[in-house]
Amino acid sequence: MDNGSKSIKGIFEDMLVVVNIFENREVLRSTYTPDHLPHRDDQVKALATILVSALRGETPSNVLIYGKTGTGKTAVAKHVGLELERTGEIYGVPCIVIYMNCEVVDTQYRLLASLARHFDKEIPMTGWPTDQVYTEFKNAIDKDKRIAIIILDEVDKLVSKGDDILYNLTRINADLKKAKVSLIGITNDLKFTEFLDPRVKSSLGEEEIIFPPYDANQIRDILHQRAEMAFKSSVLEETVIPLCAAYAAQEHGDARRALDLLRVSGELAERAKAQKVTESQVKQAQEKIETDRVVEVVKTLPTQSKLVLLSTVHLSNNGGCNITTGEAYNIYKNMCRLIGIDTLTQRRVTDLISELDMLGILNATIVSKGRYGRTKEICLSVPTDSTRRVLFEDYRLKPLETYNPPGQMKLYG
DNA sequence: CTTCCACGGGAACACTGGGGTG
DNA sequence: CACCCCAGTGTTCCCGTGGAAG
Repeated sequence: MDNGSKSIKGIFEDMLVVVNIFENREVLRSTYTPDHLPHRDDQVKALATILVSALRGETPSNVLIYGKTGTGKTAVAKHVGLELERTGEIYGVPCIVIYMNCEVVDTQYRLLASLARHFDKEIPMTGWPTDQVYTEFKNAIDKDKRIAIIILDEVDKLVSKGDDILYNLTRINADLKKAKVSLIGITNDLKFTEFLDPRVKSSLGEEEIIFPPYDANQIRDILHQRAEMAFKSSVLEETVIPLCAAYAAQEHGDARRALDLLRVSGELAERAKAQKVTESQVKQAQEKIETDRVVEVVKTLPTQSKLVLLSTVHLSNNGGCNITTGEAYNIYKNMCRLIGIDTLTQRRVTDLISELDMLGILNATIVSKGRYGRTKEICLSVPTDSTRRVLFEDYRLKPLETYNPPGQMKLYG
């Protein structure tokens, strides 16, 4: 065997000889809904108790489901919905469950349009007046005698743009002759009803179900259940699952996070051609998930936001944590001029900064500097050089790679 | 008590991508 | 075809406001 051919062959051999540690990795994705949801029996039963009246031909109460991310709200709702449809078929009571994610369909028009399309109505993406879409949907659903359950996931995302849509939906039964509609709202914002029209609030919140966060033990059970299906037997070191569970329990008991962690750990092990998944891979995975998230977020930012971020990166190179909006705005303005992009107003830029804050890339706190006014003190919460690298992948920002902000001489002790 | 700067709510506007009508 | 209507999004304009240094 001569060296040359070995190395060529070696490349592909290496890739083919993957120690396949996954049996079925789809099981670890958040889109997968298992048949049995551990530690959620109470919630399943509660929801089923409310919805069972549909099978008796009555309209179930509207339900509001509360719980932090990754506590199984969506999974439970979908699971119970599926069971309801199935049982309804057996008993000859037509029930339909419609799932809507309000983060995707986040306006009145789009929500009504997608609901109507569920009944094979052709609604253009835009153009019609909203009440026409509403009428279309109403007629479609009222064609037959049936009970429709509409699941509104992330319903808080809808409310921020006016709650008339919820008002209309809660009152739709008054307009219907044959069909009946009831709503299931899912939210992770415990206070979101505060800003709701009181009529909507009382109607939507006829019943409430709370999903408490999982504790570390419960997450461990969930991981065990899924790991059994996902991995080949005994490829996980003993400590892997407890560690994943512990990490996720710190993050307010987010089961989705735990599953991601387990999956990424497995993928890392696979890539390293290891026979087993070890504790250190879990730690790597923890970091990888976080950096991947940041890179993804920064990459997909609109150009203006990228520029704002870049100006704070410039400033934090030689200032640290005390960047004010004014400073950042000046540099932003300069850079816009340099690359020929129109500058936004300061008002708008403060909004962009707040958005970056929400995304966890920045940390902006409002401080009052007495005589010297009021401002945001901005602090980057991601590493500067890797952020720069990601930002300069954008061809529009490329010319700024050599840009040096003026006024670098203010170094406070 | 004054003063200062930017915060942040709200109205208004421009623009986009679509529809219906004469 | 021209023209106006509609929802939605991003932006600008206007302005009242907070709160500690001076």
